[in-house]
Amino acid sequence: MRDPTFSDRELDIMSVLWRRGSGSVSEVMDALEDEVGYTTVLKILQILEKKGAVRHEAEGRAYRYFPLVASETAGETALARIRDKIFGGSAELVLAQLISAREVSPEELERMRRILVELEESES
Amino acid sequence: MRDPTFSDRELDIMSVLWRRGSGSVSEVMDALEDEVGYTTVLKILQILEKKGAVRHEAEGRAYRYFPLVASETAGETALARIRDKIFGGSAELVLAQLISAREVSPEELERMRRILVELEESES
DNA sequence: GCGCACGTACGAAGATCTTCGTTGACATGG
DNA sequence: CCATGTCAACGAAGATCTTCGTACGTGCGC
Repeated sequence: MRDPTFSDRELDIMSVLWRRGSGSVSEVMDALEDEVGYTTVLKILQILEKKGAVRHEAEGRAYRYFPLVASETAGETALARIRDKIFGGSAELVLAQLISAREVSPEELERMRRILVELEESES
Repeated sequence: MRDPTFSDRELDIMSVLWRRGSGSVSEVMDALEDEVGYTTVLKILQILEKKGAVRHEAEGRAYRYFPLVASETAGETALARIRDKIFGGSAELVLAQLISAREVSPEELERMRRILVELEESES
C-alpha cells in the first residue's frame, strides 16, 4: 500500500488496531466511540484487508485482525498532506498550530523543546 | 461550517484559494497540479460554496471566489484528527514525525526551536 | 445579425464510503 | 437433535465525491 490514506471510518478502525496491536471484529466494535453495527465493522475490515492495510488470522471460529500499515507511515503521509495543502509547506506553522491547541501539558512541551534542542546540538 | 473537513480535490482547491487569497475558476484550474476540466473545478467551487467554505463575487462576466474558512481553522481540525487518531493524542510524536521528514531546513528548525524556547520562558 | 469565445448551470455517470439485512456455517446446551 | 448464539460472507442501498458533457447566456468582431 503505497501512500496509505484512510477515510473517516477506516481511520477510526485503524486507530483501534494501532492502539491495541490487534483486534477481533467484536473487540474493534466495542472499542469504537460511535455505535456501529457488527457487520459494518467487519465490512470495513474486509475493505482494509483488500487494500492491504490489515491482515487476519483465524482465532477459534473468529478472525483476529492486525495492522499491516504502521501508524508512522500513515502519519507521515497524512501530515505531509496537511503541511503542504493547508500550512503552505511550513513545518513551523504546523508546530505553531500544534501547541496553540491548548491541550499540550507543560511536561510534553518540555519534551518537545528538548527534541529540537538536542537535534540542534547533535548537528553542530 | 462547524469543523470543516475537505475531500482530496476540495482541499486542492481550497489550498489554491488560501495561497492566492482568491481566484477565478480559470485561475484555480491553472494553479492546480493535476489536469482537471473547467466544469469540474467550477462544480467543486459550487459545492464548497454550498458548504459555506467559499463565497463568490461577480467580476466582469466571471466569478471570483474567496475562502470563507481560514486555513488555520481547517488546519486545527485536520491536525487534531491526525494527532488523536494516528499519533495516539501525542503532540510530541507529531513533532517527531514532522522533523523526521527530512525537508525541514536548519533555519526553519531554528525558528521552531525558538517558538518552544520562548514559549517556555514566557510561562516561567 | 451571426457566430465565436468565454462564462455559468445542470444533470448524469462512475467510484468510493458507510451502513446494515440476510444468509449460511458451526458449536453448544438442553 | 434442535434451538440459540456467534461468526463470516454477500449484496444492496443511500451518501458523497469526482468528473465532465451539454445546454444556455452574453458580449464582440465581422
